[in-house]
Amino acid sequence: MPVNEVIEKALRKTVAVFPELAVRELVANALIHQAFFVTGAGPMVEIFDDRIEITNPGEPLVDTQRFVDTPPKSRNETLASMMRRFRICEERGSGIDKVIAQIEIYQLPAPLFEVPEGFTRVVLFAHKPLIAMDKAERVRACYLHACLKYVSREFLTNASLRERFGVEEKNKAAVSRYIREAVDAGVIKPFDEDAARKLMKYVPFWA
DNA sequence: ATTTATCTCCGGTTAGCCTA
DNA sequence: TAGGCTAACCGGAGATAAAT
Repeated sequence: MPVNEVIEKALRKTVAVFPELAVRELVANALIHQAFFVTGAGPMVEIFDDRIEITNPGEPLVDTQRFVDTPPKSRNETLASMMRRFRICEERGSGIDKVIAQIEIYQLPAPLFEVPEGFTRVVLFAHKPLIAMDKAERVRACYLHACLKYVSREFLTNASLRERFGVEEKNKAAVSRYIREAVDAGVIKPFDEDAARKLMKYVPFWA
């Protein structure tokens, strides 16, 4: 084996585990939406090798399930507009869907929105093969995918979800089951309730 | 030529088998 | 036992053929 090949193998390769835009956007969000005057810490970013957790004081003003489609109610509008002006974060309302879009492009697991007592937390996960995801993770990914599609006037379909998860067309039967899981979980529903099962289109449960 | 009937293709779903 | 794969099934849409 040539020497440089040995060296190459010995060197650690740096790969972008987390899309930068997504992290930046989420941190900016945490700053903007933090509730001041809450005892304890300010916004906090914890980095693990398989995930990043971004936590800020203050519970969210909108339901976490509606993060994608609801325009944000900013706690600190002055700070928000300043950060927008400095291009630190996106324009109003386009933040979270950009994050989801990035995550889908990189085929990362769906982010998790948590509301620990008095806080808001977003967990961003490093890449994980579809096979390693459990049912809850798949359902979450389905749901957010449907939300993302919905806000861009599109729909979740078997094909779109295949693309999202990076599965080949021959495995569309599996994807049908993932859709089924999400429907059973009540997070998405068929766009046309009484459509036959052809060219099925799905939307988030609240649409 | 326009309408109507039939065919074929295709995306999607379900069921069942098989393997790790 | 869950997930990958295949086969069978379903029904809509466009294409083609037939009828007026």
